[in-house]
Amino acid sequence: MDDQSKNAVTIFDVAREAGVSYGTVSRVLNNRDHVKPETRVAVMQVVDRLGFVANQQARSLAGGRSQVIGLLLHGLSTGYTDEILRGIDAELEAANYDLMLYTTHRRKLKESAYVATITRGMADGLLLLLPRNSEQYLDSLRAREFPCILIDHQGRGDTEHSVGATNRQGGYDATRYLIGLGHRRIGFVAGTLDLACATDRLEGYRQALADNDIPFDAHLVSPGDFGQPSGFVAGRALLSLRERPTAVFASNDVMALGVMEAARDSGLSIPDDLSIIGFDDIQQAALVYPPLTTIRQPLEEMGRVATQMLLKLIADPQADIQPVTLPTSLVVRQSCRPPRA
Amino acid sequence: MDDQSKNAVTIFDVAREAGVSYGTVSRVLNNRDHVKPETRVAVMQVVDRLGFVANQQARSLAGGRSQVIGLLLHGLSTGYTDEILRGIDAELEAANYDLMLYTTHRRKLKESAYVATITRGMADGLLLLLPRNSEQYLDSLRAREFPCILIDHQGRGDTEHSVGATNRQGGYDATRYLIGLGHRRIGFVAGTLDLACATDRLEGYRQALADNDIPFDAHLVSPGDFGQPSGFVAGRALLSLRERPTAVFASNDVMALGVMEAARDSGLSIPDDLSIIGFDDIQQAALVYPPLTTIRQPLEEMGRVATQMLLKLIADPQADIQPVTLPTSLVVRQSCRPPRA
DNA sequence: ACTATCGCTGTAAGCGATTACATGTAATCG
DNA sequence: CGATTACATGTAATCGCTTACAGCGATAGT
Repeated sequence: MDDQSKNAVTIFDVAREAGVSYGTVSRVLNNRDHVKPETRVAVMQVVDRLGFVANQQARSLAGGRSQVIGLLLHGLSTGYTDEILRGIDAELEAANYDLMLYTTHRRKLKESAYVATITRGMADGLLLLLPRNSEQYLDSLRAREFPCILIDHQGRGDTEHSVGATNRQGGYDATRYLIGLGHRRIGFVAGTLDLACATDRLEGYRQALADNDIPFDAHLVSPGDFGQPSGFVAGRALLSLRERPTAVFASNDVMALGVMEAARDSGLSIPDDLSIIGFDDIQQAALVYPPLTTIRQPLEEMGRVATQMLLKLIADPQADIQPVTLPTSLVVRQSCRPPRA
Repeated sequence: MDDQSKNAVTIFDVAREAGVSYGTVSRVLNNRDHVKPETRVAVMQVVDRLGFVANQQARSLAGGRSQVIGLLLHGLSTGYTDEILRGIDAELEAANYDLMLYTTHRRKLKESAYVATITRGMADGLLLLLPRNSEQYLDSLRAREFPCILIDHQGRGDTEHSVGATNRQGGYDATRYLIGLGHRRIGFVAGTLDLACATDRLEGYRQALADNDIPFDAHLVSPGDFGQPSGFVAGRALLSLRERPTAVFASNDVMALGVMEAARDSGLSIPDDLSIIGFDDIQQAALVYPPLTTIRQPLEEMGRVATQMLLKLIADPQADIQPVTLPTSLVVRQSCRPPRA
């Protein structure tokens, strides 16, 4: 630390070297008015020459921006996260912002603690990916008007700043597609049901069945948690049913992969013996064998849009930001086919 | 809980409430000596009651730790990065550290700027993933004894704090394996050759050829940049050679995927018409069709180990940290087979 | 010509913590 | 039992920056 402070160039050094006061340097650095053009140039030259870089900590402590936004998420365990992250990263890059990654590893307690830390100056804004139990801190965040955007989480209130996708419609489309192929016994692997996106997909599934006069059978719905192992377990359960489904709709691709594994395990061939459709369209979906038919969510775009919204909100806290819902779409690959006669 | 909506709770508030001075509160918070046990308890109770959370900015400005480490990398575009990230994340979680993500998007200029920002208090330490042109700032980093670890980058100096893998041996093993299957015309798709890991793999390839009396043919080496498109292009080039190779060794899995695509494009079936082996063993490798035979790098472990080293270095800058090289291993799947007679 | 105005720059007061140092009290010793 | 010491706590000084406010020539208004 001693060593560092010795080498560190501060605005005072710049000021001395440029023959102006530190206040002026600060004004130049922040593009404020009331600085003579030639002074500005002179200061900038010294800044370059000395290789001065502002200390962000000090800057934000003193009331400025931290140029950092936080991303709060459960973990990095799925391709799902990675793609959204790419979108966020791309957008941040353009805005010259940096990213702080907070992984909660599903510990509720940590979420609150993080939110506290973040709002204590660590970041100018916050992106919340798939937050659960958000009630605890969401109100406090809103109360202090801390800029934040929810990704993929339709809360109850519609006053939320959020970006999501048409989960219900996507669930409907997936089921519809399978029905269109001739399937009537369609298994469903649910996601974490305290997440709105998960229940929406389930609802879409039920609606599609209803619209096509197929009775809903609770045995065909197997629980899952969006992780691959849970997909495997659910797939196994579904496949050991007396009256086995001819198709399975998994609430996300990762679980669909688990179902495929279970099918292979039972010696069933896909799509001949069992059709499988997923949700998300993560990169891996196109690469597995057979390539997975799925409902595409524009994940990267969701990341981008959310970031744009957040940046706008940071710039102007009063900005009128409307919730965004991006469309999902059916991506037909090779994991589905009409059931055997 | 921490519903102090507007006005954040500071150590002064805690001090007043607990009837002690702010200095004492600070001592309690930092687990310093010279605090009466009962005072400590009393302060902690107030901390909990008020939901006090320290402002990290202020803390690190004043000379404490920021509890943040930075990760500098090119981008998030490959599964490769994601896995290392998982390892880092896991280890950081345990140490109660947070992660700042810096993506340079391959702009050399940005790397230096980032390094400057980071060392200006933003983080306690730095993880450098596959740094190129690191010469510019590496010296300055070392000079100011800023804790940092290089991942997957054997620099020239062996005084580096780094963790890598046996790239040369891995390249050798991959080639050896193909030769063992009977291949003699083996294409090689190179990675970014200003990276040590890329040249090491190439060297391993050449050595294996030499050891088996197979003359090196420069036409069989095609350039690449570790990205999938470059793999596709390289694959195409290799496959359009008059005397086409019967096997291709790609410097990483992502490019191997590109080669597979090129093969499919030319109507070649894998592994019947062309054997392909990759490097890394990213998750997707096991999922593509046919499953990709590859050289496994323990990516997640590399992330873990690097993080452990960094944390140790932060705790004790004088700590004697030895460079670590983790072993690669051959993972046989189904993308290779003896050449057709 | 004398003030009112404006543009530019310097100065001081924090932001919320850490830490060196000063101070007061209780425990220890010859 | 007075002097020494150890421990507990309070206070001042900082860290590097932003920003409100003061100052001060120069231009403008009447």
